[in-house]
Amino acid sequence: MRLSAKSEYGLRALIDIAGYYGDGPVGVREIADRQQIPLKFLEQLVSAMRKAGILDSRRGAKGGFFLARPPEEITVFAAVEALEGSLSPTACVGEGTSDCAKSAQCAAQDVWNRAKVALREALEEISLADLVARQRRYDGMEPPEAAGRGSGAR
Amino acid sequence: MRLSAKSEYGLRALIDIAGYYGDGPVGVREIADRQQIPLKFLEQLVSAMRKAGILDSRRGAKGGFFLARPPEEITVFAAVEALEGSLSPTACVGEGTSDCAKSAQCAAQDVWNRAKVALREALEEISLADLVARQRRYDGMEPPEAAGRGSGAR
DNA sequence: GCTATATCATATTGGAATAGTAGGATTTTG
DNA sequence: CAAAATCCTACTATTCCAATATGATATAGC
Repeated sequence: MRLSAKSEYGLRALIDIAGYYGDGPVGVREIADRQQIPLKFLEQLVSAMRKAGILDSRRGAKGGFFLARPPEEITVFAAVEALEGSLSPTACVGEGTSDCAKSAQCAAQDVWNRAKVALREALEEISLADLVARQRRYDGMEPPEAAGRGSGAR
Repeated sequence: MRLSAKSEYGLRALIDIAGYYGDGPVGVREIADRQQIPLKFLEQLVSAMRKAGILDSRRGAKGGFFLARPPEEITVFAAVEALEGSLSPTACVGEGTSDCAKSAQCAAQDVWNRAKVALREALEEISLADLVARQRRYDGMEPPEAAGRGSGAR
């Protein structure tokens, strides 16, 4: 039962971007450096979140990514869904097709549905604003190292 | 975010076995036929559940598998954990090693921990006894087809 | 004891998904 | 125009999953 590295990287990147909310776009290269994420891989992740309406971008020099909405309105669930595609725990409980013939009469399937709902609710009640606040608290506890823009979440 | 087919098959098999609780061992071949699960694959699944203490077995002719404990005491969580190994949603939040250096100061990691707990709690509150009862209710609604031992969950 | 019927253990394989790379087209700043 | 950035698509290596194969070990019944 695992999320892919996309979620792990993608959420870190999103928290990073959210930390500069209101300050103009953040470049992918910056994020990749700070968060230790492969540059070209990260490009795909922010692109997916942009297409999902979570991020917006400005192209060209001095361009980059920024939140499309205030951080209070962006949930972790939205991000994970954008990155992973779907949160269905098994093939037999999805948005689309079910390959199981007796799906309406399968006790096991009820289990997967409940798991899916539980996960969704847990991820929906966490907003990006929560995470930025928490990350700042963590960072405040660190011995200050670099001067610049570094949030240094890693 | 998906569980593998192991959980899907494994839970169906477990519900099947639980349906004969008290009646002596159930053979893997029977289960495979009723539940439409590849025989040798199923062998691996019940073996994992046996090693986890959920099932017990009798070898040799007339052998098979049976619940090691009453169905009320077996949770779906225990089964899924036995089948999948771990329910950690990402590499950075596991029982064992974390590959992330600043794990104690990462807001993203808190998210994965909460997701893990939510999933665990949802799966822990469902017992095998619940599922057997529910499956019987489903089966009772079906047009009766075969006479034999068939529970026919599929 | 012998045989049929099981579980038990381990290795191997094909295919799909994941994680990451590569190259270049397009857009914007200065 | 040049540099810096996003954007887009294809490719590749690796890992993981699902399934299969083979045989060893144990038990029931005759």
